[in-house]
Amino acid sequence: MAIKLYNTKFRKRVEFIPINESDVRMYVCGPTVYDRAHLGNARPVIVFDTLFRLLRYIYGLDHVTYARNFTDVDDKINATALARQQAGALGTLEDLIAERSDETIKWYLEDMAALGALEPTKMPRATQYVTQMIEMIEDLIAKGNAYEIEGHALFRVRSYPEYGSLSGRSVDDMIAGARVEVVPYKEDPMDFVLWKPSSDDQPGWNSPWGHGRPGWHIECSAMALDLLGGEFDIHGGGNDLMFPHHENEAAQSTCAGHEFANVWMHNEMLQVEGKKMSKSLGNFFTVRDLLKQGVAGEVIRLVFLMTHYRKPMDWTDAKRVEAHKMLNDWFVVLRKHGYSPKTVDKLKASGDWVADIELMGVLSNDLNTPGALARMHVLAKARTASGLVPLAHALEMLGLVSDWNVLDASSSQDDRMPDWVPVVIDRLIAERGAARASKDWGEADRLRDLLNTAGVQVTDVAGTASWLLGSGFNPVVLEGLK
RNA sequence: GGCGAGUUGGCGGAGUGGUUACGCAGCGGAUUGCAAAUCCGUGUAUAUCGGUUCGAUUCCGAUACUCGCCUCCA
Repeated sequence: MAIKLYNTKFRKRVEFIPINESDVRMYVCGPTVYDRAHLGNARPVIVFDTLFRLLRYIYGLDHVTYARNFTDVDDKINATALARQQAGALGTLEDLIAERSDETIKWYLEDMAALGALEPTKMPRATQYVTQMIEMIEDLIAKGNAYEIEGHALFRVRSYPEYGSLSGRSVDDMIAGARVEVVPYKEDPMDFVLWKPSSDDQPGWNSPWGHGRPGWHIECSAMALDLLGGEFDIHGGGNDLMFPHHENEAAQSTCAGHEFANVWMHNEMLQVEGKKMSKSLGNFFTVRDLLKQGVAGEVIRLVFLMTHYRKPMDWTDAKRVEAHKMLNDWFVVLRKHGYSPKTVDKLKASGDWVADIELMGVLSNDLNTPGALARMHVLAKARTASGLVPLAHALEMLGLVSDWNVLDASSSQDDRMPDWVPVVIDRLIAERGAARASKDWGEADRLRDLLNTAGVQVTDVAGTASWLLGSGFNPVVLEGLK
């Protein structure tokens, strides 16, 4: 099956041809680990996780290498560590910095796992690759593409004529835009930092240019080279990274003599209720915040998949509700046709666990996840258990099911339901059943209205009543009936 | 100021040079003690103005509006 991907380099969709089909290689810029991941951080993770899953489906589970870094050289990490030290925390500053990075990485992996993201095959930390970064900088200096001055190593932008081609900018225009900071020691205002000196309260490494630390951009170039080689298939990240980060990566790596990435992919940004998420607007929240509110990770993921990755995505409460209903409806259909964790295992063992060709085709067209979801609605109309296999397969393939035990939980909104609630509800249902049996419709409806007011949805099928918690569940209404 | 992306029905959201997917909501029907749930059916859209074309929502240009990046904020 052929995949088409939009390559930022060419500004169009092109057929994806791997360098080596038995080892497809992808690099994605990971987080700076100074705090909990906010919702915007989740977008590239989900987008490229979906691509990772698609690539693994097509080329084989063991034939895709996905590297995503952790940037653990950063002023904010240092600031946190320093604050902790001043507050009396034990250990050296280096220890405290490492501690902060470790805990943030752990949070990140937990939160992303909750969103159904597989762990990348490689997760390098910048601090483990300083040697390689220094080597690369030395190489660039030797080749005349970089220079040392006042403890800094700077990339000589004018030495690379292609500079700006990835992000579609010209050096002259940018300078004309007058937003370039002029620093006296730079040969040219566009030149960017490869290495900079560290003060005593900052972490540092010894280098030919003195005690210091690497610039941000060189990290990714060095790690990608070490883990994926000089030429690899896909480089991904948010489109905010296109300039300067990716432009600089490409410049460094190309000048160092490497082909670097064949396909550049950029996801669009996230907004919240139509506005950019920012602390000043007060609409800033983390993935963990949502999970704590009881929004399932799979629901969050589905909201992301509802919008194509190259379009701005709006997180809204309405979409959260819609995604929840969508996912729940699919599980209801599967349960109705006898699906359980056991039947899924059986299907997989028997070789009947197959994908829908049309859906895979849609998904392969530049990761058209909304199109794939539309196809799933059609697949969900199947009237037989075997006919629903492609739907179940798609749910798992898109990371919307991490554990098929979801099929066992019938009315599963357990977290927000105190123990006494089902007891009260069952009693009211029983009373209503008695009223119905004696054709006391007034009383029966009064009880149902009461349950509805509490957000409990009552459903009569073939004479017996069942119930589900609706989105507006409010236990307070039932409190007095305990 | 420079560069880029976008504008599809009430809402969300795809594809496509030739009757506009799909979901939600709405409406009609079946079913129901009445509802709900379910099932069946159904109306409504390609920002504006030009151009190319037999034909444009799709290609090109302009206008308006929105958003992003240029400021280590993903």
